[in-house]
Amino acid sequence: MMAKKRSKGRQKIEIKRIVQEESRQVTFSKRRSGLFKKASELSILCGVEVVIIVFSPLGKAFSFGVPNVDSLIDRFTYSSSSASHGDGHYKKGSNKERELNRECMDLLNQLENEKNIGEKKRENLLVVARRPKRGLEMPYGMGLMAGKAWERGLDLKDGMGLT
Amino acid sequence: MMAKKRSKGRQKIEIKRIVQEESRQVTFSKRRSGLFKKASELSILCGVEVVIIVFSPLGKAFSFGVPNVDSLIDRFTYSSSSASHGDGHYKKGSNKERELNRECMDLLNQLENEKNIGEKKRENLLVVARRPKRGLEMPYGMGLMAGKAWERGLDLKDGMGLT
DNA sequence: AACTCTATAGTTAGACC
DNA sequence: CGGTCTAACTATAGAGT
Repeated sequence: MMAKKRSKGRQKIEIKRIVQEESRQVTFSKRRSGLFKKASELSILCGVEVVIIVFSPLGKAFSFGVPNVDSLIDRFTYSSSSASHGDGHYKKGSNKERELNRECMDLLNQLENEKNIGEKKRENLLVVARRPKRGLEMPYGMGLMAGKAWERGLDLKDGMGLT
Repeated sequence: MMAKKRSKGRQKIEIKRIVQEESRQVTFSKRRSGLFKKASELSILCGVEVVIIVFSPLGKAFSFGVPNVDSLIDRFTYSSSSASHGDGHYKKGSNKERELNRECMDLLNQLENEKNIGEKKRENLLVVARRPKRGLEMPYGMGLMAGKAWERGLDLKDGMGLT
């Protein structure tokens, strides 16, 4: 009897561009999810803020951010490019804001717990990304993403990124 | 004989904030490296561009980017606001509170759902929370990234085939 | 605090729906 | 595409250096 094995399990692969288009796409999808999940865990476990943006070759932008993408991008941009926040919109926010933020973080944690408890921990998790721009939205739902205004020819430059 | 076991191996942990300061720091360091490594692999395997920024509670920014952080941030920012830049950036902070509030509501709803469902379901949560905080001037770049992980065939310099 | 050591938790390649 | 399954590969918690 010996039912034929359905799978040989995970195979070792070399870390180099996957040539086969289809499997590259599959891998992209799987690993992107995995990456975002890891980011989520990092943010929860260590109480840090994280933002990830992935531009697919097709020009789609997939993003993930805790607490959210934009504010982190903004902060990064401003802080790294000089101290000229002219308008001072980084003035530490109101107390009310802080409270709300605290609450959101707590909620995120609760959600995480719920999920884990829910049953087997299988899940991928939370998050999102969204661009509060009129008419432009980039909802992200752990894998899906509809982008159009995000499209832009991808012209990659050479060079590394580990600045 | 019977050498005493040196370790019980990896233990299961809950995904929730690590209270113990020291271990939280250790975990932060380890997982940050792991996250960056995963991002690197994703970019190489799939030929995509990736940028990650992590803000530690202390305000330090750790970033990773292929091919580099800046151009991707710019592109993201640019593309997302280029279509309708009418009001000159939404990030004016005045209605942040409103947004935060709505987002918290969303979170609450999601939590509610999770509880009711109490089982696996797809979780494409859409979460967004804001956390305006004082911007800090920190140099970006790999920051204190532990370099070891990058020494294993993860050469981002070339051979990325990003075309 | 980074690095090493291990056993094990967790991710995922490949095949199929 | 996204989900499912299996088996293997890989990341890491915890402890020691």
